[in-house]
Amino acid sequence: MLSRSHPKPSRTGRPRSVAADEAILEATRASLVDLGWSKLTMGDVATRAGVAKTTLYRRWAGKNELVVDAVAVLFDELELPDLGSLSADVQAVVLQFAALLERPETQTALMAVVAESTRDEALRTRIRDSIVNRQKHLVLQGRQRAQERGELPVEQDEAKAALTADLIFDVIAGAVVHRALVSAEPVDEDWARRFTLLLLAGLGAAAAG
Amino acid sequence: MLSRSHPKPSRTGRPRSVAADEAILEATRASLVDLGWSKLTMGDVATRAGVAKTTLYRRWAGKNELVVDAVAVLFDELELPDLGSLSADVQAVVLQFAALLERPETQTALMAVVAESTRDEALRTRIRDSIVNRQKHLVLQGRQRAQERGELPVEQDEAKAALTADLIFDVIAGAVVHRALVSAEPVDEDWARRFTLLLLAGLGAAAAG
DNA sequence: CAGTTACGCTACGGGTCGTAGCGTAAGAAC
DNA sequence: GTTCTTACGCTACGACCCGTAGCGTAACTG
Repeated sequence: MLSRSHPKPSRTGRPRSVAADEAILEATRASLVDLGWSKLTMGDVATRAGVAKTTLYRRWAGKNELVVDAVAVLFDELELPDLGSLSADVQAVVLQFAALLERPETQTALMAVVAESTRDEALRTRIRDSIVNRQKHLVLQGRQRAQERGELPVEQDEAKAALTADLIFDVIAGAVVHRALVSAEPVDEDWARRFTLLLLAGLGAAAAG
Repeated sequence: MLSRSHPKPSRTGRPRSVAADEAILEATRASLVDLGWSKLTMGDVATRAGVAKTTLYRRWAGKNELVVDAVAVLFDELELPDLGSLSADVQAVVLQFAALLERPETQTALMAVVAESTRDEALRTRIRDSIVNRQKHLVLQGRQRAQERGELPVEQDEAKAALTADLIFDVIAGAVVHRALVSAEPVDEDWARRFTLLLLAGLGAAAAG
């Protein structure tokens, strides 16, 4: 699930403490809540986790990678409910995602690691694998369900369908993040309803055009 | 235009060097390009600008505020062209915004300062005033033009119209930023066209519903 | 048992932070 | 001009964090 730094399946020697692993990630989230991204230090995390600072560096290259892993697990909560209609499903996912973005550890970490990733290809890949693709999967899943329900047509052109899915994903995730973190206004049910209405109306019309 | 730290219009004493002001902001942008947000230091900026480090601290509280001001002026370039149709106008603005996000100094700085702003109310206000509201104005301006052209109805309910404008703004800005910085894929003409189609179709249908 | 790897701990050089102190520079008021 | 006031450059400083090296110990394998 989590990539970590190549644990290199060596059959000999003292094994890495999995308990320490979870303690470190938990401590990282706690430190994010208390101090925020910029004031979080490796030393503080180590102290909170009850491990030596060197142990952190044996597993993670630095703050960036550590925080990505610590936050990534929170995105496991995201699930696509089956509420019977595409509209209801989208709205529910939007609210789930918004709830995630309300948590202080997610707020302060998400934008920061993405900012770092603009100058670090490996970090970008890591974020994509452990966070972004997990969200994108929800979009693909939602489309499939909608197609099974007959709410969306089964597209012929595979390439075009993938482009549309990418577009939808950027619109949903982008809009929610921007609303929550840039505009800093609540993503409540009313907003989610209006957004979903806009999106699905556009999706239907765009598919026809 | 730029707020800066209260220049307190004192009529006496040596005036602050406006040349130094511009040199510092220019040096900040250069440092962002060369080093990126995380490795940018106040000392480096001071050296590049040819001023003492203390001079920076006399005008800006820290790195956050400095970078916001340095990047804010880049957003002055954004203009709403009058291309004759709402669709063409939206598409053009999207491409302009995308071009801004391709610049390395904007990429690395924008997400970082927003991340910081989640824990700093004053910084959030500064960003809103110098960057976000400047973008939002384009949305309001575009709506007005479209209404004058008869492409959009003049809404009665003022409050509802404001909510819709906010929604549109978050969708446009959010989608472009997400595409450019999270998905890290190009915002080219094709993408802008498909996005605009989706948005305007949704806008029309949502207004009807 | 020996071999191998992880751990905790300490200590270190190097870098950045933000500030204090001082002498000097540049305008304003008289 | 002289005096007043504020900005500037420069130096130096304690505080903090970084990332690593070195060492003795712990845990697990064969």
